[in-house]
Amino acid sequence: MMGDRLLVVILGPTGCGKSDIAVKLAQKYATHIISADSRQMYRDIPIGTAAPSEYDRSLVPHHFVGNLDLDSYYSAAQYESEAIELINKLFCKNDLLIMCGGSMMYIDAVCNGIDDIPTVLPEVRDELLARYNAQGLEPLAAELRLLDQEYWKIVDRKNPKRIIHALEICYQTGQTFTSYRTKTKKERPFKILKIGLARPREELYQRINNRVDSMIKNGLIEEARKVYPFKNLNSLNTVGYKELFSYFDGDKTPAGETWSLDFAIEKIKQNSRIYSRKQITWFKRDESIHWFHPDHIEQIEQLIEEWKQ
RNA sequence: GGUGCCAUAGCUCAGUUGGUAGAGCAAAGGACUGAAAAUCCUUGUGUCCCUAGUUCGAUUCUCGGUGGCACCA
Repeated sequence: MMGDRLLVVILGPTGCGKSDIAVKLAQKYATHIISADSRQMYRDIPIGTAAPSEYDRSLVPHHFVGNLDLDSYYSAAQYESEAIELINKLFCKNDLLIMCGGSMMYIDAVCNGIDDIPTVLPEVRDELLARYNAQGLEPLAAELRLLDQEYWKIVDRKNPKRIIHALEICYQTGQTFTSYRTKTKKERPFKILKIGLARPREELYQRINNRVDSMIKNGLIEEARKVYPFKNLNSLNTVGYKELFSYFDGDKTPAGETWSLDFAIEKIKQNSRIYSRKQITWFKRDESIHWFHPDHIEQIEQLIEEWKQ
């Protein structure tokens, strides 16, 4: 019985048309969509995150969309456990579920699992961040080198987030970060079919640019103004908002000019394009992904039918 | 019309006391295990505007041309 259950994962770079395909497939199979998008989860920023519309949500039940407050702490590990729990529950009534999103690590957490590493206590993180702000990365890196030699060999030594997190775990648990990194792949009690959506670069960029323009028309600036007071929250360290915050703040460009609205909009487009490239880079190395152009939905449906057997 | 300044990477510019050149931004490639739309790393050959001259050698100096900017008529 278990082997009959199928999770179809629709993934790809931002703006490639994942949502449309996911809704069509979910309608066809009368099933649910489990969003795998780390920013659409926040309820106050639907426009800039291109969250599914009310209409789409009336057609198909969506999960993990608009379910968090901006100040909620969240992580890929949390997503793993919540998503797996939900998936198992939904599989009681449906043989096929659709997962749709572009958050690489979230998808990976569900498909392969991530290691059981303790959640960092806020006071530990605050302390290390304070030290980082005061002293810079060097002393922290030197400490990590002593505390976890194995990880030091492979860590991205100039990346503050990596160094700091490893140190957090060392301090909080008294054990090395390495000891938690087993990198074992978890087996799931269902089949997983990954569908990647790809478009030629020019086409993708054109869609991204157009989508940013329509976000602006649909009220992105007002949305950003509303959440501006909370601009330092991690949830708002997000393409579409950080650029508008720079505009609101009157920041200076590298050329020494004040950020104009047009400049901010261009930056949103540019950063969205860069983000899409990072997604493509990540997905490239996953050989289990079956790639299609979004226009060829009949090929996708055919593959799903084969996998349903 | 005259005079002066400028012309170098996709863009803004630096530089070469004459030995064919380098920054920032853009762009591309990559990494990625509890902040991931985050964070970090790597990558710079281009008729140095065109023609002629001086020179062993010119992107650099000189004459002329073209284009731009400024000032004077």
